[in-house]
Amino acid sequence: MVSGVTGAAAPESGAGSSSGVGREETKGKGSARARGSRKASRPRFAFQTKSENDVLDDGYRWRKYGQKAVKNSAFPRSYYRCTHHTCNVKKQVQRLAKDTSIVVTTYEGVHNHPCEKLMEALNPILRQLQFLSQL
DNA sequence: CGTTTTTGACCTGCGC
DNA sequence: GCGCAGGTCAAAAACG
Repeated sequence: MVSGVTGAAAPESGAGSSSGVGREETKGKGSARARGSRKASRPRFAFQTKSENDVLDDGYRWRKYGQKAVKNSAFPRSYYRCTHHTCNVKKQVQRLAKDTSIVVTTYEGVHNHPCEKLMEALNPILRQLQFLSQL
């Protein structure tokens, strides 16, 4: 485990670079996207972990649903989501340009299904999470 | 065969 | 009002 829980709630805004928006094929996407009726609070916590592996097994399964590059790091950021349908938890992993060995894992939301393994593993860290939750 | 991963495109929100 | 940035979804392909 990493002995260094650096929690940082960073609602970073701005920055970014070019976004290739070019259309080529006819797909016709964009329908009714229920995005805006979400009033439930969504806690956001960022943790810096020192690992060469992007995704660490927290005891849950994560499915990558996207990758975008950020100007802040010049490196692509990876977006992960919990494979549980009852779990609307999202994870965001970004590598530091200064230290590629350091990965910033940002968790969004809370798990809706029980997981003793994760509970025990994050028991000490969970305490920190709750502390940050009050902030 | 099932699941997962990867790339592209599109939409939404906010800023200026 | 328009532009920019970021975030998400979708389909296909690859791998177990």
